Amino acid sequence: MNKMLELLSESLKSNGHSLTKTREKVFLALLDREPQTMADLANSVGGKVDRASVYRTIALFEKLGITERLQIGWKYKIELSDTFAAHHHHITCTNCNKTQVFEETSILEFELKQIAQEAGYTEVGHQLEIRGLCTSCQHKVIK
Amino acid sequence: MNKMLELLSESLKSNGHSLTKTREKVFLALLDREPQTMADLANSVGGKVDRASVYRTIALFEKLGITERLQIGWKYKIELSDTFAAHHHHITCTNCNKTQVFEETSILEFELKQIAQEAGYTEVGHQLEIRGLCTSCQHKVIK
DNA sequence: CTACATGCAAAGAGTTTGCAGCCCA
DNA sequence: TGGGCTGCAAACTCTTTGCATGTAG
Repeated sequence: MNKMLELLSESLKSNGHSLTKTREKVFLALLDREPQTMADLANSVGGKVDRASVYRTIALFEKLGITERLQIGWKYKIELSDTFAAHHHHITCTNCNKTQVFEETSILEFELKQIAQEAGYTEVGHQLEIRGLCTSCQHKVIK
Repeated sequence: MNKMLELLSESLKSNGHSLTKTREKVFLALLDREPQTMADLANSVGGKVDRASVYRTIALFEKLGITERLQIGWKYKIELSDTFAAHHHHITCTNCNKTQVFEETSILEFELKQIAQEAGYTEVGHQLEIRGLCTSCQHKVIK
């Protein structure tokens, strides 16, 4: 836990930024949580932090690779990047919207690197979302 | 070309909607084009169509599976779905934002089905975006 | 003809910016 | 102490909605 904050501090400082109270609060609001929308995040940050600061903080975090923006269904959400959580992706039920996490296989990982390379790119990361019907919705009539 | 419009008409009518001039214009503005933001789209639609109508049209198209919304870099963009274009994904340069298309390999396709199945889901579709540095940006200093 | 679609205008979200005062290194 | 941060408020952009009118089938 403290280790996470150290990692954060390091990441900030090595890029010429400081670890402020606001940034710490935003970071903690993301730690061990499901991906959140900006609105969620603004709420879950303990001790009022202005929305504008949340936006500014997330913009910075993204630039430094501390957080990632991902598409779940319709709107985007924010979550900590792989440095602070195991690398994973999401599978979402198109009917009930339930989201579940899955780890990436090494085959998949290899394939993606391969594709990037063939296109002449150096892979930095990727975002993957699988959409499908979950176990319980497979037996339901889709509205 | 006319074939595409027929497909569109069919898709609309089989769901109780009609093929209007506005819908045709929006559709044509998407055909054989790169993914576009809503703003792009509102502009590229020939003959003024109200932004509100563009939004309503896209909402309908998405519900019918005619278009897809995808995340490219920071903002989402719209493109025609696989019915109207070959199945593909995008690789985006994190520095200059250049986007390039790549076809999916069968290994990748298989892997994704596999993962969904293991999670107990019936795969419906997926969205994948690779981020990396393109050839020319690999030799530049990142701002 | 009639129900659905569209344009217009206005309301609501979501996001960004300028600036004065505050806080971290 | 000084430059970077933050809160506040206002400006903007993006998206949705209500309503009167137009139009496809």
